[in-house]
Amino acid sequence: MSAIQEPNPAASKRTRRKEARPGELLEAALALFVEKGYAATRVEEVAARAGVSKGTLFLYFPSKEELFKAVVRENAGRHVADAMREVAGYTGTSAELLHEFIQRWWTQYGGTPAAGLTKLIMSEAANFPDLAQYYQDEVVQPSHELVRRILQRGIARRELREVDLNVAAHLIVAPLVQLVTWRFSMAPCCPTPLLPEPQALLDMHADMVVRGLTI
Amino acid sequence: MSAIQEPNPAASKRTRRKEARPGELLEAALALFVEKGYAATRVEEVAARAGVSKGTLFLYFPSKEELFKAVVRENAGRHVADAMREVAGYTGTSAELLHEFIQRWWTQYGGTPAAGLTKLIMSEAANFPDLAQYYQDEVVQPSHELVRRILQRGIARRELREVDLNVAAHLIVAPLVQLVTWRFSMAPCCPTPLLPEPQALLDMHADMVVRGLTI
Amino acid sequence: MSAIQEPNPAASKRTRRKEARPGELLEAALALFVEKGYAATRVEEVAARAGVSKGTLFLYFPSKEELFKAVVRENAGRHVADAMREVAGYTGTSAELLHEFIQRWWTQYGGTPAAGLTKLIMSEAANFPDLAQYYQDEVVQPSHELVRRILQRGIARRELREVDLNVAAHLIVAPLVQLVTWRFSMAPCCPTPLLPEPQALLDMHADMVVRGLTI
Amino acid sequence: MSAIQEPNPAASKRTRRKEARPGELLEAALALFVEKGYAATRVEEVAARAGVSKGTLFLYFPSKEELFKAVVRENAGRHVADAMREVAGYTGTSAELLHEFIQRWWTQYGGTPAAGLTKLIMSEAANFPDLAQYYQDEVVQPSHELVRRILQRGIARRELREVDLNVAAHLIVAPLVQLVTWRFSMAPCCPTPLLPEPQALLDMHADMVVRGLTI
DNA sequence: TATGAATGAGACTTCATTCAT
DNA sequence: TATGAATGAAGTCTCATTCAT
Repeated sequence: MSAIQEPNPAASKRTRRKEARPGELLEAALALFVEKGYAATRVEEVAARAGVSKGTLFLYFPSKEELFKAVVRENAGRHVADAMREVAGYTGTSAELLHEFIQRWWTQYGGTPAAGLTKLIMSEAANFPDLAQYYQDEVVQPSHELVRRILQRGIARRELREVDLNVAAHLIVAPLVQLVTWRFSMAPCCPTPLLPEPQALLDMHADMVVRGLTI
Repeated sequence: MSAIQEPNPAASKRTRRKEARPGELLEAALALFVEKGYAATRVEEVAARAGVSKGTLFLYFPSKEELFKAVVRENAGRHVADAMREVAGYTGTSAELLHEFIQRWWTQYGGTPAAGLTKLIMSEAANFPDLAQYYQDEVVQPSHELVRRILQRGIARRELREVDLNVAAHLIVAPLVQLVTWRFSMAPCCPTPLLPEPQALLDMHADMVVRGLTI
Repeated sequence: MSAIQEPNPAASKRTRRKEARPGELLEAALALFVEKGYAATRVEEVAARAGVSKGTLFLYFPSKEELFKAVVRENAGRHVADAMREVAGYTGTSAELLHEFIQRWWTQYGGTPAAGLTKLIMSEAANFPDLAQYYQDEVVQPSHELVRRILQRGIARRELREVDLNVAAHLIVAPLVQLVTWRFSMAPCCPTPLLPEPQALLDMHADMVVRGLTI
Repeated sequence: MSAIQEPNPAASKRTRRKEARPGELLEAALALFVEKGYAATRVEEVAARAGVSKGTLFLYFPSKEELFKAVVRENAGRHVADAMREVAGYTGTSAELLHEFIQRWWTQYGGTPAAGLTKLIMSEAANFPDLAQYYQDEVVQPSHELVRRILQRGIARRELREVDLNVAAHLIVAPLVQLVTWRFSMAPCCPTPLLPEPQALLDMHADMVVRGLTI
């Protein structure tokens, strides 16, 4: 930010490195935990991928488990709150809003590395129930709540028919979750023939949802 | 011996056990691998859950990895072939067929313990790429092919509009996969408020799909 | 021997088998212990080679260790006593006697499967010190004593020069022991080019010994 | 740094250890493998004897088997090549040369801890045939070749009678091998009465060989 | 702060031994 | 007497964690 006049130019690289360390480690850890699972990921690999030694990792995180928890906390949804505000002030049609929501979900989460978190939580929920709960509270419930509000708004505006908000929310979210789960599990290891482009899938999903709920 | 009516009248408890053991171990292993993942599951736990000692497991499976592979092979889809045949001879409307398909999927796979396999493969794909490929070939592709045929039949009968078969198939399957993934990951560890009943979800899903594709 | 009129012909085969069992097991055990060593030999292999099941072995020998001890005791020298008597009554020259001794050693021990015992004891002495002691007392010392007597007889008859009996005995025995050690260690696994025939080696050894001691 | 005279002045205890570790482990492993055999030696014992923990051993050798192979390779004959050169330039009589050879064999190999390798290979040949072959190629054959050259030189100089070089070489080597085999098998566990001093045995052996081959 | 050698608890696997049949 | 399924102690090897430098 106001780093224009650096007070101590000599120390800058070192200092910046030092401050960046946890982030680099978290990034490396996310990628590896997602790819191989918690147990099969060795801390030494994480350290190596972040460009430091094994010992250094333990200067920033007291244990492998704490590293894992930090990975989850660090990547668990900040976006929902933003989206929630936008819905409140949205003026377009529900069809547009649903398309918009699905598109934004992809550009801001589903298409980013952070989306690996979804697969990670699915895989490790039983081994880290408190984290699963945390993810549920911080990500899943808010997301569903967001979708429910979109639907409720549509119903109130007589654009959408009356449906069980909760069930519908699950059905709207499911293909999105499924898309990232696939992206981080099967896709990297066995090239699927006929795998649709994400964009095509998202577009048709939005279209189907609108058709299924309209009137 | 009067073994005519009872093939194994003298079959000792031991002998009968011997025949039942692999199945019991596979069942126990499926449950634990699904719950905790491959790495976090100790063979001793599997053995204990099957009611035998550590050593006994190794009489039937030469290693933990082979046990895992056997679990996958044993549970990978037999149902798809049956369903394929039924579609070929189906006489009802496409709407009915889609409802039927979704319902059957749940009673024959999604609602059974074998469905844990889906979550297991998602979690371990990167660590066992050959198994992931096997699952892809034996389960995923046939399932998608089945759905594509249902859709094609509907289009040919002018009941369904023309859509990209492949994309639509993915969208139809996604909530089903998502349902079992959830059932074996989050559901057992953190009771979700507002979690819909599977039946309600499946019904609405079938309804939405039909609405989304009709005309 | 006096088995001519068999009292119970029906039971004969079974009975004979039963009585032969320990011998068959000991034979199998000797071969395997010699080949692979005590620790690397599995009791199941011994049983299989003797044509019985693992459990049966334990009907005859209470443990693997007792089986091993029985193998050693069973094969440890009966021949030395015979030879000792013959030396006492021998009337030929010392040169003839030495040739005779070396030749008989080969036909009665060195060339037989029992010679594997020598290699076995060498290999396992430290793990079974009491057996090593037993072998020392029952085989090694009597053998050396036998050779010393042969030498002493030759010196008394002025056929051989006066030498340290003990040292000479060791030098006479060493190539014999070495011959069987080789036969049961290197020979079976890596075909030695230029390996002399045992007979050629024994002949030259006897010749060298006689030349080295005569006058 | 004033590192000119002392290359590693600040070489920490740890660093110096790091360099010494493999050697210490190999030394410990040689002793234990020789004493107890490969299978009966536990890696933890090796580590303990080298003053480190179990895990440390695996930092330097990837498995017990690789440790064993390293032990063999590390101790397999460097001396033969030296001796070969000396024979080529030797100017004394064959009697002197044979005495010299036997004496040197003892001071440079037979009397050192490395001689345990001979017993080790004898014991484990069948379980590690490739190592046995290696030993045969690197140690046995060169040694025999060396002795054959000594004999051939003697025959050419008309000091020794014409004999089968190969058989004679085996007879010359046999008591040496036997001496070290005994030293590492029976000797440590059951004190042999009348066991000759190595020096006495070697002297008489050289004397006997010279007498047996002269003219 | 960073390193990497060292540790040791814990996992997989083997195999001598038991025992119901 | 004979079998072979079952057991569990013991061994090899891995890897999170510590700590001297």
